[in-house]
Amino acid sequence: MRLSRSFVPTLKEIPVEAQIVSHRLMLRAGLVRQTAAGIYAWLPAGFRVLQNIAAIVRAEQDAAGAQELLMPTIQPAELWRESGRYDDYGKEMLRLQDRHERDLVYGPTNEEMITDLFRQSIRSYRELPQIVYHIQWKFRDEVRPRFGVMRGREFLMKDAYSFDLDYDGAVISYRRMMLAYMRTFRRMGLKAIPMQAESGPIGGNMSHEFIILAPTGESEVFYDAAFEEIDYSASGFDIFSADDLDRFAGLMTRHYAATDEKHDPALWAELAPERQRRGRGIEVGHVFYFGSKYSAAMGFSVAGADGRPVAPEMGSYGIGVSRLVGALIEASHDEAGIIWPDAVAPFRAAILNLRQGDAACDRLCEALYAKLDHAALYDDREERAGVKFADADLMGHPWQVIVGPRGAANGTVELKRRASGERQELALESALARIL
RNA sequence: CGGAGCGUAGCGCAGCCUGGUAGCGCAUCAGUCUGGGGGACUGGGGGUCGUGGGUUCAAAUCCCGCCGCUCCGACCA
Repeated sequence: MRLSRSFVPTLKEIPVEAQIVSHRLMLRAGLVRQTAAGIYAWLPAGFRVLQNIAAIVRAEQDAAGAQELLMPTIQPAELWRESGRYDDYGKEMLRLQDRHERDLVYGPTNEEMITDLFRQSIRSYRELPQIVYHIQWKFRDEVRPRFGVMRGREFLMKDAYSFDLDYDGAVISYRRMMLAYMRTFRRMGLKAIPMQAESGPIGGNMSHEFIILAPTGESEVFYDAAFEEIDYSASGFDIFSADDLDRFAGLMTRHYAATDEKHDPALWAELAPERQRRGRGIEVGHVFYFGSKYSAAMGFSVAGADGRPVAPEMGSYGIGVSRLVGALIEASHDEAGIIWPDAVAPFRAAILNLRQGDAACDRLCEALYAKLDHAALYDDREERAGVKFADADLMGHPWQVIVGPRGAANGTVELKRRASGERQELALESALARIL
């Protein structure tokens, strides 16, 4: 993109309403604009980040054997009456009526709907297990939206649903999603720690929150240093091997990890002091096992091997895609602005033309832009060097290719790494080689 | 939902107390000079003062209603 012709409205001053860094930086870097309380429009650069995050989530869900589909945002109230949540959910659920005065809701989640879809078509135990997911906008009418996109009312979420014939199968699905989550967050450059959210009804650790560490996080977290050492990478575990998943789950649940709400000082004290880690964290994912709660309530059963009906065991698995944009910034920024991890950056590199109109500078920049294409944001504005530096740092592109009259004369550019600040004078081809 | 506060130009704010026909910085537009970390000068443009009503000769300013937004607390992908 050429910045001179792009809708990337950066701000020099901090909008008053934004209290936390990620929100301030998202507004200043021109990623989002607020439309109503807790409701945001995603501008081109912000939307690219959102898409990049969704792509990583999608890739890891697919790799775990989950199937992508797309359910609607608007749901008939009838489904929610069946499960009993129409009354339970309270004011957080946005309710509306169509022209025929039929009750509808804007979906805050999709357990009812997916259960309905499965009961329409799945009849036999032979068709299980299955995991499906979608990445869709949700609406929860929070009493008090805040922290920008981190606690918005409208948000983009990946939610997956697993269906298994029995408990043992459900455990495997649950662990498979946990491993997929660890890989997902790791690919984004985040350190995530699964923390027990509540004891499952059957006694296992069957509800976990995934917390990423960020100094400005909303809750205090306590964890074993072991989490800094575990390697969740692809090499270690086969996501389709029940044995590997068992080994993985052991690693995830063997060590102490808890948010302040679940913190147990007695257990904590048993951990050697040099292995105790405290920090602050943000919840970016949540996995639940809830058995046949919805399948039973909504009359979904399949024929078991003996021909008798069985209510499948279910789980649901969420990742806050739009929240992750804020969380990533909370975890990675400095005084000058955002520091995007390479995997999610809206642009891999910014090309800074320090002397727009200078023949040598223009020629070099155009050559770079032609090669980098959509991976680059070309700052071709008629602005002074300082403005371009400040905006590039603010927007946080992993690389900056600085093209000024000094080097342009003999064909070199300066390559700056945003994260480290390291700069290097290079020939155009070498700079390209390092970026791509 | 309880408590507090704010709404004046794109952004940040002053003016309100003590009514008299709207101002500052940044941004923006034109021009000149400048040119490697948010430049200087000159000259422009832009506001039904959130909204409806009331008081008054006169309302951004005083009074009432409504709407919106923010912050603190209880709640959460």
